[in-house]
Amino acid sequence: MDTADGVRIAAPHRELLDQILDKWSLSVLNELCERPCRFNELRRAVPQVTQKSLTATLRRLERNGVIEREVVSTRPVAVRYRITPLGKTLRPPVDVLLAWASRNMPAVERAREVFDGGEEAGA
Amino acid sequence: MDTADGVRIAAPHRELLDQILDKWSLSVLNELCERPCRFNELRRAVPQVTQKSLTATLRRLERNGVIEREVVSTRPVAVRYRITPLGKTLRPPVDVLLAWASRNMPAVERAREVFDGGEEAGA
DNA sequence: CCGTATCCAACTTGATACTG
DNA sequence: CAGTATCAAGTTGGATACGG
Repeated sequence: MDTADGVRIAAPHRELLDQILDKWSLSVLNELCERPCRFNELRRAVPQVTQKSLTATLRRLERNGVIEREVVSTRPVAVRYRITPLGKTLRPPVDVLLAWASRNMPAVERAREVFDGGEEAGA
Repeated sequence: MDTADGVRIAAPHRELLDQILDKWSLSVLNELCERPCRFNELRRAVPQVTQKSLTATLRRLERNGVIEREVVSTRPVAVRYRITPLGKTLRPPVDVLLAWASRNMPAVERAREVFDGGEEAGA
């Protein structure tokens, strides 16, 4: 009774969080919360992501039901991605987490310096 | 102003979350929130983790200041890991996230079935 | 424009063995 | 008990080229 789902971290929950909080998902979700986007708009919005990784990220998010993919059969094809209602419910938890990271980053960085400093003394 | 830290997901924040929410960290943190643990106690508590991965996880968490490592120089050596005050502050955000996962897992699973079903139709 | 396919390098992971 | 070292194997990620 220490976490929301009981004593253990259920594996499916961890897997889900992995798929939704992975390297590019937060940025993509963040963009799509603002407005629906085309594929290349997302590429521009997240310049470091490659085509391949962006495609993989979008598929994963779509599969988990947090974004939607709409194909507009023009010439050439247009594809519009948008956040789903389920995806929107993700925002408060994520914001809480980012707020934690933001607030505690200085403490974490101090801890890292201490740790790294202590290591080099031992070497 | 859409997330706690502004328009973009700052890379250092993502990196930090990666280190703290990774494959084994949640389970380890969960155990250490209950009580301080020895190395092998943790192994038993998280049976799937290998020695190597557990060591890596513990070092990473220690470096980020969320757990502490205390060496009790007996024979043979004993090592006690415990959560730090900083580590404790991690629990509410994590619980919010796990609560989200718990609540929305059914919706996610439905979405996956739809997605996977739609794929096989196209093949 | 929106992808998929392929190749390849890099990082991660597990299994196993060994040390203080 | 609490690790470190080593090696094999699987997975990820980028670069590039091509297809609908």
